Amino acid sequence: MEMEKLVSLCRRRGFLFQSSEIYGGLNGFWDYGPLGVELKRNLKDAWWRDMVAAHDDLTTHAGAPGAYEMTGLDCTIIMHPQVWKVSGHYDLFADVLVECKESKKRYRYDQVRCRWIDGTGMHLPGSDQQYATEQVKYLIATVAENEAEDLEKRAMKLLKVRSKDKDSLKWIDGVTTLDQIDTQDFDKVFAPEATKLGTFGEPRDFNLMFESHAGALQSEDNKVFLRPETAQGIFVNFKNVTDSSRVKVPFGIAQVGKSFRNEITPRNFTFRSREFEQMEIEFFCHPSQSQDWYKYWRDRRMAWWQSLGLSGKNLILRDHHPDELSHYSTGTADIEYAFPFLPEGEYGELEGIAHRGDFDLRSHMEGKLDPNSCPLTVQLGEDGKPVHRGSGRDLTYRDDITNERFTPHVIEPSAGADRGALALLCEAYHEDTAPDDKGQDQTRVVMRFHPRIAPVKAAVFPLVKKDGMPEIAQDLYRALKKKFPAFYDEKGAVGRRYRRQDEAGTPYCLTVDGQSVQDQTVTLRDRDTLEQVRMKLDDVVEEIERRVTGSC
RNA sequence: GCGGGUGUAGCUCAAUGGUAGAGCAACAGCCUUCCAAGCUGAUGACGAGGGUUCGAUUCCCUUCACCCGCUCCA
Repeated sequence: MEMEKLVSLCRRRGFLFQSSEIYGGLNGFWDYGPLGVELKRNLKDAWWRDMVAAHDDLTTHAGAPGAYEMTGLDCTIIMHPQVWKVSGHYDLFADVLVECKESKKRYRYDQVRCRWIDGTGMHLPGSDQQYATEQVKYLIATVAENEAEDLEKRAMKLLKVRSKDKDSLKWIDGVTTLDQIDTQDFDKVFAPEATKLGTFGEPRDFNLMFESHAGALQSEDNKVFLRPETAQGIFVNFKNVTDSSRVKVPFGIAQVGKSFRNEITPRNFTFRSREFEQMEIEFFCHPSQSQDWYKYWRDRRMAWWQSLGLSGKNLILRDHHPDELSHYSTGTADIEYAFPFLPEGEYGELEGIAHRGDFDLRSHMEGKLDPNSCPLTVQLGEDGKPVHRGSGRDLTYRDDITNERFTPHVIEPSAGADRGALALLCEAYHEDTAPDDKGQDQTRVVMRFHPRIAPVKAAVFPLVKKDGMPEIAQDLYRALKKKFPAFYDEKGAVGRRYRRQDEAGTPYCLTVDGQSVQDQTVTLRDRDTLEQVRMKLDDVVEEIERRVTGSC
């Protein structure tokens, strides 16, 4: 399937529009149209219903280590700035990058390694004949793994030194990082993939967090951030939830909401948007049981996506390799979908299920933890104080029965609602060809949504617009519309009306014909098989309701 | 953010330095008894801003968006 066709259909039928389109659009922002909003709502509702509302905390769910409670939360998009400093987002998102004007490569400012070298008496860079008569020095830069070797190689290239004379290289001081160098000296830098000196531009901030100000006057003091994930709101409310709701470990807190990341290059339709919606669970459990819960959530979440129709080989569960994991995590798996815009054999993330240990609760107690420390310790600045102070609140949990006090471990199934909706759209798109009544092959586009997430559940047509058929059809339409989204259409050929519903992904069409007027029956047409069955008018609402309700 | 490409109606595609055409869709009627394109009618577009010009959709500049490749993706 070509992505272009899906994008075009989404626009044509009102699933997705570009944000602010009449003003030329805004890169990385998308609006859901009349059909799209129903699709996304159905996805989020199914998630909330299956994970929270319809969850049964008295019996043990199939595959679970035990019974558990689930509860919800809806917290603000803007939180205390300290939340993001302690969580590590503030430091990680505020990358400073330098760009090489020659090679067009961009590097992390603090990750470019470099070393001064004395060029006095050597070849002048860019010249075969001339030698440096005055005192000169250059800064050789590298990002290579084999740092010492690469520095030497680059220095020899710059100064035209043969390998047999490499001992004549006169290094000054040791290896340092580019951010320690005065930008005044950037004209002496030999960038990693450049052929001449001084190709680095000024270092620039690439801040991936959206900023705003709480209060009408803008200053550094009241700077706030739009959340880049919903999870932190759950962690900082952990104590509120346990204090107010009588939930007992193990339990989970679920939240659906918008998050924001100022992506450098939003691309691939809605896949990487700057404003997007997440469906996240933070599941709190005893450290000794966390492995079992991790496996449970990993498998359950995979089964859930499959239950919505992503059941083919387009959906995979990929365990991260041990070397991909943070050392405090004992497991992370991605549920990935083979989006059509990705190269053959590649998959894009729909949901990540991460074992996060006690990293987050501890961070919000003690302060920002150094992710590279083992065991984890608070990251300290040069003054010996925490880089970012925690809340100081006690976020440990006391088991009422055993009296044990511990910091719960966290399993985090974090799903993308927009990516989910996009995957459902991709999966649903089908084309088939059938000859029309003139024998000409016609292409039919049909969106084969699982009935549970289909934007419109049923359409009602009088076969022709006379002989009492519209009246019966309209009554049926009103009855259906009370329960779920439905369409009524009485115009034109009935075949065209069917096709129109196929493109919207409506699973069932009900047609009132001459016989309906006689015996109060209608035909029910299935979108995928095109088969029709006749049924009693009085049974229709219940039958459709039965077919479009599901759970996992 | 860089390089390359693209931008005319909802869609597909024309033409033009001087009133922008068509097919399909959508809409209103008519006709129609089960899988779209029978008939009639009305509606609808040069991405945005600026410049050159008597006159710009066309030439030039800027900008925005989309596609491809880099880069980025905690």
